[in-house]
Amino acid sequence: MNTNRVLCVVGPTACGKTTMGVLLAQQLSGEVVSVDSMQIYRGMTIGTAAPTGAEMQNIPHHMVAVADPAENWSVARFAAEADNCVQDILDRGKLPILVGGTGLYLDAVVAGRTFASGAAGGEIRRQLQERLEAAGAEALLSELRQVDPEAAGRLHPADHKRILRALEVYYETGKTISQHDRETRALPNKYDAVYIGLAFRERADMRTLIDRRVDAMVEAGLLDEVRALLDAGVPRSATAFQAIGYKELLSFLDGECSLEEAVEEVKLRSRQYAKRQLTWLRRNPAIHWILWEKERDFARALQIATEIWTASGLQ
RNA sequence: GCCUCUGUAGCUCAGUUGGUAGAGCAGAGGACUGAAAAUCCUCGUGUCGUUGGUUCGAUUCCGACCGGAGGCA
Repeated sequence: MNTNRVLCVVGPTACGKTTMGVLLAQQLSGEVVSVDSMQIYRGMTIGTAAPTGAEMQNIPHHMVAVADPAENWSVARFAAEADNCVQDILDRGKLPILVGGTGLYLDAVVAGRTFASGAAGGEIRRQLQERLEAAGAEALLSELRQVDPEAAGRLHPADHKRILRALEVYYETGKTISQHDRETRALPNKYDAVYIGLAFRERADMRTLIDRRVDAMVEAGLLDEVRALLDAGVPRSATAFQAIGYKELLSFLDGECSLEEAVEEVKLRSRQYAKRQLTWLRRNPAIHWILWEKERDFARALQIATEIWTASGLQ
């Protein structure tokens, strides 16, 4: 038996990854590892469409509701902790099924990627942030050009986040981010992965489902979830409040717009997010896509996915 | 019925002192290695409401007509 194998279920939001993950876990004696940057936070079940107890069908799920929403996580921390889960599942002879919509996180886990040090809230980052505000991005970009012309050439002057990060890596480690990336890219993936991609053939159908789901979230009490986070003292600047559905309803609670406008904004942001997810996934040629026609047919998809897994020879 | 304003990209609107027009949003595509549900980049030809007239030339000026908004009756 291959002891490094994982099965990944990917796709844009609202395409049925959660359901598919459970079905595959039942079929293949697996356990689910959620790979989602927002489902990690506690108290955000409705808005992140995190699996509920009933949806889990007694299949163990990992990396869901493991973080305090007032805390700000990162790819590095996620990848490290998710990797522990994957290892543990493999050690117990079960199949890890990585189910998730956060492309960067999924790739990091599969690759076993390590990240250069540095963190939000760190001293160097804080200083760079101040200098960015005082001197402007061009100043920092030309500074980066001195030490890492490769990264400086690749980054757009408006991409403040990445300019900051590139300089941070250099000052933290003495090594450029270009060098770090080159080295980590050269390493083979940690796990042998089979990818199942779920998506709608027609984008209009995806939109219909997204709209329907957002309405359902509001009916299910998304507004109460947002209020509960506020009552628990989660700062508005928390990463958790960057989640789609939460930041828009926060605007409504702050009286900046009507509930109807906020809900429309959630739908809009959701489909734009789905588009970005597709862009990320499209560059992975290893994904076996299963395309939905109008409605999602899980019985058929399960059969196809199981065949793909069997044909991979990794079990 | 009369008067005024208005009709330009899917939407909201600029604009052309007459030489066939451009922003924001939406949408599409792309990037992405410690904020990633984040962040960033690229892409704008459309009978300029319809129809006559003036003009070398009209989306722009004039008339009529058809929508829309407001006012007076």
